[in-house]
Amino acid sequence: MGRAPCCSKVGLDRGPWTPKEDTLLVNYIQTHGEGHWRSLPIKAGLLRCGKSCRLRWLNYLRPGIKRGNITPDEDDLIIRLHSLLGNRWSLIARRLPGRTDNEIKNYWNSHLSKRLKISNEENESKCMRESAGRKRNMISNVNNKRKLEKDYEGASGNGETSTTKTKIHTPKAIRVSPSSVNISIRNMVGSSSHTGGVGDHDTNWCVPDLEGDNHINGDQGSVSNHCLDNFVHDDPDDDFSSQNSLPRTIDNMLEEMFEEYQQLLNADNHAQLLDSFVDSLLA
DNA sequence: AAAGGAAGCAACCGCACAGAT
DNA sequence: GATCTGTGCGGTTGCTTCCTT
Repeated sequence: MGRAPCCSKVGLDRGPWTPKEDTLLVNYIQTHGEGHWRSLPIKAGLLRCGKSCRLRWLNYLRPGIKRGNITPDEDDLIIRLHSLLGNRWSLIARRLPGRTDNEIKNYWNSHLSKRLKISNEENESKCMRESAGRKRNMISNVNNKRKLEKDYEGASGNGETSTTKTKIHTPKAIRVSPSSVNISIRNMVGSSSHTGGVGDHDTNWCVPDLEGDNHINGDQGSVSNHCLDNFVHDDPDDDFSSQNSLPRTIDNMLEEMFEEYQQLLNADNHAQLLDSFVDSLLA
């Protein structure tokens, strides 16, 4: 037995919203506020499912929503965040003020996934051409034959291309309750030991390990807290109005994120650090 | 100009979780 | 502790628009 549907669909309107319906919904929410979506349609005089009202409000009618014209910076940020977080559209959307998870999801599915697919195919064909080129050199250069053969086998001997694939993290979807989201990474990053300021790369820090309660303590210190705070700014009131008041811009966020990401990648134990980094984002 | 296909996007659906009862 | 309700989320559908032939 599945759970009962959120509402009886009998007699309800479906499909695209009309301007009149939008007006009714906006007027009601402006007067009474958000919430109680199940009872909202009746009170607002709408023949809509509560979930439909919520979706319409969150994705289109809410103040501060930006529609269309995804900038190159946003585009780039979406790609990078997706490589870190996977299909966690709501998390990605929180890093893009004014954008909704639905819009980002649609944008990804209709634009970015195709573009990345083409890009990957081009990379693979490029690698194959490079491998073929090396092979030709091996044949023509008799003196270096052995050495080149060794190089070639080293580069592609196991059948894989030399393309470095970014690890995609696709953890289980978790819900962030209002009571739990207020934990900033600063709390997780060893507040007891951390006394340094912005950009302090020599501090000890600890993060929850993948198994749960245990902590990995270390002095790797590649993750500066100011950037992590940017990422894990998950206030329960992290709505667009508060987001819009944040001083950082997309440019700054992208720059800081990329910088930290590069630092992680350059570290000796980058795999462990990256996992911890992503886990901390998801916490 | 018309038809068919492709692409984009708004909306729906079902599941899962948190808090209330 | 069990059940119910409200909400959030990601996947999917289907309509509309654009493009190609």
